Order: sequence, then structure tokens, then C-alpha cells
Amino acid sequence: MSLEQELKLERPMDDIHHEAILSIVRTAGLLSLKGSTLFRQFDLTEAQFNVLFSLKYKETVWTQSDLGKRLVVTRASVTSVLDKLESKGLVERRVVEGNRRIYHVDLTQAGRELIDKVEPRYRENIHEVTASLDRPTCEALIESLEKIRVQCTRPDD
Amino acid sequence: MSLEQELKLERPMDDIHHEAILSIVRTAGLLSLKGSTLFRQFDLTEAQFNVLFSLKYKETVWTQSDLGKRLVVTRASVTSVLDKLESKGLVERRVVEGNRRIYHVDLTQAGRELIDKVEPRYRENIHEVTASLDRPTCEALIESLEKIRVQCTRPDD
DNA sequence: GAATTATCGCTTGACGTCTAACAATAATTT
DNA sequence: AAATTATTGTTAGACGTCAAGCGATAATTC
Repeated sequence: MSLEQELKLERPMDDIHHEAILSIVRTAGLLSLKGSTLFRQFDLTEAQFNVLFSLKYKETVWTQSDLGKRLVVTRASVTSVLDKLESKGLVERRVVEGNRRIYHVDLTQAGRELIDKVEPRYRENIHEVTASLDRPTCEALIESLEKIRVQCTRPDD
Repeated sequence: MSLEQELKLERPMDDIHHEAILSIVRTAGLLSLKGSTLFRQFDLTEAQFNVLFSLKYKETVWTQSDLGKRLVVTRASVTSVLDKLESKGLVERRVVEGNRRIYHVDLTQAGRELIDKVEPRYRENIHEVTASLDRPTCEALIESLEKIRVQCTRPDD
């Protein structure tokens, strides 16, 4: 189904750049929805999954700020999600000696076990959704999106 | 800047499909951020802008449900955003004779004037951000995203 | 025509996001 | 060393989103 049909537009889109942007946002929304549906089966939100997933694959010590940069989210948001995860016993904040301003964030054993359960289902989802895209197509997609991101973060804001 | 660098990954991404998905979500997030920054200058949120913009270009009569479908958002969300816009006098709910269950939604004069002011700035943003993508590249991008969306909405959820 | 089912808009409660501000603490400058 | 500036994590308040459930009303079935 084309974007025009999906969005119930009465006239065809005149602006291919605009159509591209809407496609990106719309696709991300649907991906997010599909993810949420999966994560809910494990009593997780998408944001909570993202934290667990990031922590699983980090290879150095991370502060909350580091996590925020990784997830592209403000420190305030990190605090909020971490509070939830900590109260579920999936994540811990560890005091850092020598710097009383920061915490180091890590999975607990329970957190590690949970993400290990969710991850295969998550990867299934990914591949299900991208199965029709071969490697060069993926690379082109990634490259185009990267070009857009570069322009998004130009120093004019 | 590549996605790996941006996200501070310690190891290269092994899975190009996964990378594609993360790129989409990340790009949409940045676009959303850039949009919000613009809209704030007009005392609008992104959601509110989306409503005004949709209403401007609709060519038939729309109920709140229609608007929700267009914006890919639940009816509850429509109610919420419309309450805000109505209280600002930018939008009106019109009673429909013959069907006491629905409202018809429309821009007010003030709403129309506001969206007419914001739209050129919005379109500038779009083109600024997509300037480096030529037409065939845009078409390929749109096509890839459409393939993903199709798989997102498969009847297995 | 009556009964059942579907749709519409609204409300509630949970969640994540943001901005703006704050106190505590580190880092830098002077 | 002292003063200034920057960073860290938190809080508060605003907003949009969703799921779930509600009552009112249409539409469909019987």
C-alpha cells in the first residue's frame, strides 16, 4: 500500500522530499508500535527494552549520561526509565568512588536473564520486517538516512 | 558521521538489517526534534502542527476518527490534541445533524492563518534536510520504507 | 421492529519525552 | 587557593501517546 493510500490523501503528493520525510516518520512509528507489542509480553516498554539492550552490549563502564547519549534521550528521561527498571530489580546504579556526582549503570542478574529472553524475539521481528531488503538496498537506505541526519544536526538550531 | 560513531558502539554492527531499523528510528527522532524546535516558535507542538497541516489539505469532511487514521494515532490521542487546539481557538468541532455520535473537525480562521505562517518554514526545513537526495534516491528510499511498513502491519499481531 | 453488534468520542491511568530549573560536585580559570 | 564555569543526576510540570473501558448512538442481523 502506498503512502498516499495509507494516509488517505485526496491528492497525490507533489513533493517527493516531503513524501520521503513522512515515510520515515511513519515507518518509525509502525516499527515502534510493533516493538511495543512484543515488549509488552515481557512487561517491558520500548524505552525499558532499549536500556536493557544497550547495557547488554556495552563494553565499558557507563554513567547515566553515557546511556542518554547512546539512546539519544535527555538525562531526565534516563532518570525516569532507570527508576522503573531499578524498582523491578533489572538494573542497578552503583556509587562510584572518587566521583560523587555520577552513578555507574549495569544490568542485574535478573536484568540479564530477561534481556536474553527478549532479544531473540526482537531479532526475529527485525528480520521479519526487513526480509525483503537485500544487502545493497539496506546499505542505500542507511546511507540516505545518514545524509538526512547530518542535516538535522547542523549547527543552525 | 556513521551510525556506529553516533551511537558510540564499541563494536561494529554485525547485522545490516538491524542497523537499517535503528537508522530509521533514529532519523525519525531527529526529524521530530528539529520539527518541534520550529513549531515551538509558533507555540505549537508537533502533534498540533500535524493536525493543522492535515486539516489544511483535506478536501472532504473529516470526523475525529478520520483525523486519527490520517495521523495514525488513536481516537483518544485525537481528543487530547483537539482539546488543546480548540481551547486556543485554532480548530472547531462542529455538530453534525443526522448523526449525534460524531463531530466534524475544521480549522478556524485563526487556525488557517497560523498554519499558513508555519507551513513555509516547515517546507524549508524539509528541503534543507533532504537537499542532498536526488529524485531516484528519494524514490528508492520511499520504496524500501514502504516494504518495511507492509511487513509491520502483517496480520500476525 | 427488536436484539445484537459496531462505532464514536471521552475518560482514566500509566508511561516516556521534553524543557527548565536546582543542588551537589568537578573541572577550569584566574 | 579562590572564584568561576561546567557537568551530573533529580525534580516538577507540560504534553502526547497508548490501552482499556464507558455510555451514547448507528448499523446490522435476526
